[in-house]
Amino acid sequence: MYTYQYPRPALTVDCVIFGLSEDSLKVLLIQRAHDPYSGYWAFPGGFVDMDETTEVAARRELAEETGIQEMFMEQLYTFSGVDRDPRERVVSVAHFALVKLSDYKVTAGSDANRAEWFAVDQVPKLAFDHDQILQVALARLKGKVRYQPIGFELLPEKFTLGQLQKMYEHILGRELDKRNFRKKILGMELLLPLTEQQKGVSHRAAKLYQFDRAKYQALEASGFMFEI
Amino acid sequence: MYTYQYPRPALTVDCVIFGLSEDSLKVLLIQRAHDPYSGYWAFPGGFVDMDETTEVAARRELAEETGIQEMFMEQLYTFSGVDRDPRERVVSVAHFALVKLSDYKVTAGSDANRAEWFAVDQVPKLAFDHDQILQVALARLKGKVRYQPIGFELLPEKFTLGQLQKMYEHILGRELDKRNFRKKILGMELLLPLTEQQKGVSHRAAKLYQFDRAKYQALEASGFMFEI
DNA sequence: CCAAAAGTGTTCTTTATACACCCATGT
DNA sequence: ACATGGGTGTATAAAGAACACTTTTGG
Repeated sequence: MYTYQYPRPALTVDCVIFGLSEDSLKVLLIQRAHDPYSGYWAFPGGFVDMDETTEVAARRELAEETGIQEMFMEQLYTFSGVDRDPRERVVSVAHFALVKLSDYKVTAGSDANRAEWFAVDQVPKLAFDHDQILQVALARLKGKVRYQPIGFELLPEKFTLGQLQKMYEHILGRELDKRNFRKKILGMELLLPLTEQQKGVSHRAAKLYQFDRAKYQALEASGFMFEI
Repeated sequence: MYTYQYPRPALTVDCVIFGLSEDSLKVLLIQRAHDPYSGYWAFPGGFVDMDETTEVAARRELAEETGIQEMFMEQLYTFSGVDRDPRERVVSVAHFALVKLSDYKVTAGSDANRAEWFAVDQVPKLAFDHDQILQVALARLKGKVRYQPIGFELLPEKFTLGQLQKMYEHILGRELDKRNFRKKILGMELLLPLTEQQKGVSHRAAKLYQFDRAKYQALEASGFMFEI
């Protein structure tokens, strides 16, 4: 038991994890097995321990609940509505994360802790204030993806320009012109063209590319701004 | 006394308040009267009560410590470093605020609670991790001022184009071309020209303008993007 | 031979940048 | 009369937007 002179809110983290399938942008949800909101879906999360930052806590919870590790993650926003949890005062630091969906099978999941990927436009009513958290996360992703090369975190290491373009189209919610897109992205000279080609597709095989992180970091340090 | 099954970090807010003087961008600091960091300067802040959100807490603390009310404020970032406070675990939700400096005299301040405006490039070594908080706040301000019309929050209701341009120059840290600046800002048609003119200056009096908030909100709703 | 995505340039429009002089006012 | 900032337009360069056909591959 721990005693304090003044009352303290509980401190938790929640994680909005985005992944990209062939036909849509997805988020990972966990179905709650207990009240409150038993049966509702919610973002994975949990309490912050005394010896870890919120980001460390978010990564730990994510590894525990989904097995996902080493993904791109950043702090999203801190939700502190007084009644966001009906049991007691809980302040939650939400994080948002991007993963290469190809690396993680859809967790079949134990009965007590079912995890599932949902297309972002087919997410059901969520537990607590998680609907609001999702809105904030989507807005952040849309705003950020155009000015920082974080979209690559959603794709496999080697990808085609078609996949890259589709990723932006799914996130931004509008179509892009193929020739203009290629001109722009190749003009930045941040994609390493590989000799390798796409395999097993029933149409002309596309060239594979890799994002050149080292080059980006060098350019960024000298004032270069990524932009799509 | 309040007892919990597991230990909880204390939850606080800190406020980075920016103001604009004629010759520089300033932040409001408070000199600490007690250990730890006695004598050091720090951002105003304090504990979050159980019946208020962090933003409400930040506004309350700010009113208590400085008398400033009703300013633009938004959440900045949550700092959760395990050793950021040497006494115990404290997680702080930092906010950043913009005020019309003209509305607030530099608080002379009681001895126990001296408040003072510092030019952002002349801030001394601060208490706790507040140096880091300041860096994050400055980066946010620079990033945001170009794409959202928040800079007006730093100016009086009625301002000249010269003041407006100087504000951007101070925040962005570089000079702007006068004619191009005017072309762009007037082209957005978000400034209401007043019949009134500047007074008491020893040179040609400039026309005064007002930011048209209502028009901006209408335009924003239909997809318009502010940009300097 | 058909379907499906890959790959490729040019024109036009819009936006950004660079730049210099006269004007009004107070001291 | 001079110092100070206010106010104004044009030309050039760069970036963005619109647009259609040929190629390769598997079925």
